[in-house]
Amino acid sequence: MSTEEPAPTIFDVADLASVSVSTVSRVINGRADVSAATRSRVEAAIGRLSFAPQVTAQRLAGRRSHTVAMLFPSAYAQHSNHDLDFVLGAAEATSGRDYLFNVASDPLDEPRMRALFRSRLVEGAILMQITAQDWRVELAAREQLPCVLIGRTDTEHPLSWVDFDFEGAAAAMVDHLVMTGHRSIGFVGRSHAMLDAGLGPATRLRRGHEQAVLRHGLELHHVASDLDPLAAGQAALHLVDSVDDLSAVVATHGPSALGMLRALRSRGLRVPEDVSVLTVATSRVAELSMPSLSGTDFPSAQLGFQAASVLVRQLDDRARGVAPRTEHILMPARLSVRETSAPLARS
Amino acid sequence: MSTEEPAPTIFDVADLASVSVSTVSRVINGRADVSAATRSRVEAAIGRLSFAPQVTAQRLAGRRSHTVAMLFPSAYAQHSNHDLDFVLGAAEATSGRDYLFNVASDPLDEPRMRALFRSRLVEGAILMQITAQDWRVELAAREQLPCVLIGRTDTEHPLSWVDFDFEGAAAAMVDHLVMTGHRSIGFVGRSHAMLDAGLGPATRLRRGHEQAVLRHGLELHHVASDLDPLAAGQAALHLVDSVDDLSAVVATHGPSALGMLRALRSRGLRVPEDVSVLTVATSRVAELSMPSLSGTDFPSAQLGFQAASVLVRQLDDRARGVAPRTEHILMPARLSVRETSAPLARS
DNA sequence: TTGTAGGCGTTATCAG
DNA sequence: CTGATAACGCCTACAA
Repeated sequence: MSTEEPAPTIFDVADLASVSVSTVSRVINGRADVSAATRSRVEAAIGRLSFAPQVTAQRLAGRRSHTVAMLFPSAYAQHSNHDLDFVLGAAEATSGRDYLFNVASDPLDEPRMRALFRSRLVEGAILMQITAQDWRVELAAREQLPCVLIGRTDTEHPLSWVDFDFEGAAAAMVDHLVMTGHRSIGFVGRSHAMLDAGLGPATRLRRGHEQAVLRHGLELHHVASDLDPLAAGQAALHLVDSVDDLSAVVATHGPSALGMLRALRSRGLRVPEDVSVLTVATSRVAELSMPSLSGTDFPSAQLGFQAASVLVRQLDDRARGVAPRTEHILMPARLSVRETSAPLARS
Repeated sequence: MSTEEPAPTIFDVADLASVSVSTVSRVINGRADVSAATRSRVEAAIGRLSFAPQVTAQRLAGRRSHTVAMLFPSAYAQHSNHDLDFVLGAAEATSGRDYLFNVASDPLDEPRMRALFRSRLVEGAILMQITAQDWRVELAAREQLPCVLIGRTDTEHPLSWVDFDFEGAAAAMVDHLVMTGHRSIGFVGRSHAMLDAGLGPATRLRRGHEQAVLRHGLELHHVASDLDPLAAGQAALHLVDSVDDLSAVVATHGPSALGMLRALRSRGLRVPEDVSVLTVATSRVAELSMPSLSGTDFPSAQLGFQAASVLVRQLDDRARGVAPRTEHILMPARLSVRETSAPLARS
């Protein structure tokens, strides 16, 4: 209907500047072997036509798609409240680095994942929700698909990963509690389902907690719960009921901890006067809470940022012919004492 | 170094199946004019080679990039806590529809935005944080760039948008309060900066509140604050101090409301016994709060979902030659009574 | 129903 | 330093 003038091509620019397309191409790609005079002439032409090289063609000719994806487990969106920040962190890392960042929440299976790379839809991917045994990781390792994991497997592989030091986080919380006089500490770990699935956070938080408690010569009081706030609240109450003199509860997830606050309060227990609550949580959630949550901060945006950075670096390396080295980044746990914890006043 | 066998092309498939490439192409694209026999032969070949058509080449030949982008204002990530859901909602809508969804948080200016489309990096885009006068919208309208807005401008244009009924939301909260006996209601609106910038939510919430209050013949008590919880808390206290018999405060943003709860409580005021608090908030934030927040739910994921759906529909239409019609979707406000509001007990 | 040939817009190679 | 020209891998008239 409308005039729909076709977008100018590199030929139009070449014509206007009275040079060949190869010269234009050189200018576009900032090559050095162009005389200053022609370069500025070409640039002028580009400007006048407001020409922009068609990315699709560049990619085809360059045999690179310049696209990375975050493969987002579709079912994941619901129960986890912090993980959206992964996305923004990753987007920020790719932004400006000349990579297209796309998030795919489609369900994934082996053929689909393979096709993703074979079709060159993506050059590299960020994998999340890694389990101890993970077919995606095995596939990526076997077929040399450039992937970076947020999380780890139990298996050996050459893939890079970034992860949060969950053991350290759990230990830090116990240490802090012990240092402030607590001796009877409960732990609401992640559900059996998650443990069985081999989800790293689940197992490593549990292990970290366990080891810390034993190291301090304390008794282990631990119960599993899924991430639902209500369930977590029930779990906390269960601990309160079954453990003598319980003075602190450790949680592994912000919303769960909030559920506990609610449950404890409904039982007439004050936090932190009667019970301290520590948890892993994004600072965002921790600070929104009232009282604000003590514990270790989960740096989700940074994890996404780092993962994307590693991935991009890797792809750049590979493109330049240098062998990409695998990187392992373990983000350290930092304790933040806010309002839900207090030293135990020995009576 | 390694063997790096080149990925099979459509030619390899054609050879293996003893047909021509066009036939393979037809099969790939599900055309009807292929005999069942050849089709299955081709499919077998595709399977054996585990061939996947190279998207980049398809796009070049098809003159479509099949990519949509969410142009995410970079500075935006911080202050707003709910808007990440936009992304997932949009991703879900594009997923499975054969569009690549990419989120770009790079700073945007006119040449860059123009280049985005001219280079065919993206076929369509979702724009957020729309202001009353928005250069992006004008540019898109002028140059016929397929964009869908989350939000609205004051200006006329043919672009589609999806938005939340902020006026309705504000009115619903006032109505509810009035119906439950409240007569002296305070309103903590968005900051002057946001109002001056012409941000839709800021102005429309204010207007909706104002009209509702006047409609009920009440006095208007309103104060502006930016979205920082502390500032919002101060604003709420200011209202408490300056308005006689204030029994309810209306906020426009989850975290702000949480800041108010905190401030009110520090002043010894109980919520909702002494003061009711209503706010616009994502249900996620509202329910995490303790007490949970009454008010209207902000459906951010749905907004993203709808925006992406409209955009994709539009692009599909355009590709099929039918004139894309512009759509306007106004998501209605729904009131959720939770724990921060209570009927006013007349003493 | 199938095959042939030209084109999509760039980049890269290799002469000049 | 610059210019032809062949890829890149697929799609789509048009012909057979």
